[in-house]
Amino acid sequence: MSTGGDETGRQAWLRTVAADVARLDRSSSAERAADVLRRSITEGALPPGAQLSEIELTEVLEVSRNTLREAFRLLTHEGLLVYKLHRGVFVPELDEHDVVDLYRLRRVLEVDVIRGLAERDPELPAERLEPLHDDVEAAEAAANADRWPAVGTANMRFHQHLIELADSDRMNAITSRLLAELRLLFHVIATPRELHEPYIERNRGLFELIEARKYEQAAADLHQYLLDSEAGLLTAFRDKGLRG
Amino acid sequence: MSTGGDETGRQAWLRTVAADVARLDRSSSAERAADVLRRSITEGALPPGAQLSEIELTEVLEVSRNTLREAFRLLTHEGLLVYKLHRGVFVPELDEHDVVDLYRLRRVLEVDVIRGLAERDPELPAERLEPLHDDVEAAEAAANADRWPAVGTANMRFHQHLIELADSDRMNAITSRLLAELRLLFHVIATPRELHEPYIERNRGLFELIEARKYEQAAADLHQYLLDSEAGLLTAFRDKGLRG
DNA sequence: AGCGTAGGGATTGTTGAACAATCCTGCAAG
DNA sequence: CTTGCAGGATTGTTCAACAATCCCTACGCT
Repeated sequence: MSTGGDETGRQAWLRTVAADVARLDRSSSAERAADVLRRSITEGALPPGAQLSEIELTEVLEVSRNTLREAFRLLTHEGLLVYKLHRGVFVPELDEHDVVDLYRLRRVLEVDVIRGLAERDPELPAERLEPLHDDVEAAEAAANADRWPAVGTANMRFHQHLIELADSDRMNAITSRLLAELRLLFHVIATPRELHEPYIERNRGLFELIEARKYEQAAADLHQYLLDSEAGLLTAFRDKGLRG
Repeated sequence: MSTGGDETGRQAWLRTVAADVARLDRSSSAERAADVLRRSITEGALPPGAQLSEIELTEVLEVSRNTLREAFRLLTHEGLLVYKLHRGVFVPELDEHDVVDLYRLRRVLEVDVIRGLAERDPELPAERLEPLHDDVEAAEAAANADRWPAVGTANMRFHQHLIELADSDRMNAITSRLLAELRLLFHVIATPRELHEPYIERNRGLFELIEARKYEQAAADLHQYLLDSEAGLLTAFRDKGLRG
């Protein structure tokens, strides 16, 4: 935080600037358009099943059709859009089958990450757990303020940060996509509170187990946690199916 | 094999035709261009590090620049190309770190698929194992003919078919990408024989264990199999690094 | 009335040319 | 040896147009 520069401080500053620069002038138009659309989708403004018209969006986003189509491709890769040949792009409508598929992968990856921590315990500095802790507290704060979508977001980030402990770029990318698809599923649920509330406490329990290095216990808990979460989502989904 | 039509024979024929039709008139230009490039990359014609010039490829592939760029995006999502802003697209150069990352994921997924088979044993008809058997024999035949790249391909297909036993679209997609990236790594190895030969026999052993429904044994074998394969690839890679 | 079918309008797929922005190279100056 | 500045080449993006395909409606037939 000092203005003068010891070596480590200066390098940290340089890294920060480099990150900012990279963020500003990255692929630009196409990715900027993708950012806006990603937000609209994950926040529910564009519900599952909605079609994205090209001419409409070129006007709103102020990009050319070709650039917009590049943005579509980016989001398609993230699972937030699907292409139907000669018909356009749509926000995907996921079903129970997708819930089962997504949770199977989540269980495999997340549980393995926890178990993997045991093998490299000494290497893991305590700071690495800070993001998890922040997410736990953010979820609790959002719950106290009755902001349930924010609880869901904090919950997502908790699991993303959990995966990041494995230091695997590919696991991070896969998880990012899985959680984005999960967000799509949440939007068909009418009662986010019942869906997210139980896991605020369980996230804290999980965090404390990891902090205490009780990895085997944490892995077992997380496994059951994800089974319960899947079951809850499935029932909520079927209720929705009966009503709609 | 008969010309006349019992019901199952006729339906199989219809499915084949439908698949061909779907293959022909799908997204077309962009995907057709991507197909050609994918082949060139996985077969080594475009080595890691190579840059793909837009104007050159528009002439060769006979598509417009915009369409070509859509093909680039598709292949980027498969991990076969990387974008560098304002510099172009390149065939990625993977290193030891990527080997470790890729194999960690392979172990997690493939071993879990095997273990998962135990829980749904009765549902799994014997026909589901035929693709695996074909791949084993294809690898052995290719080895007898000294066609080692073909051995590598059959080996890849074996593992892809293994994952398909889990009936998870997302696992299939992830694996497809992992194996494509692995192919990129093989191209920097000078001696494909030493790399692939040991696993012909081990694939057969694995297949027989699965066929005999000894899933726990199969999972343990596969785990060690992948550890050995990773180690072999790493040493081959380091040798290459010393020579180059 | 019910059903298959042809037309019309709207949307997507693809092209080609053009311009702006950026990178790389080489060279000159300090 | 580093720094700064052209010049040329390549990528990023836009625009306008045309072709191909899909959806919907209206028509004609039985």
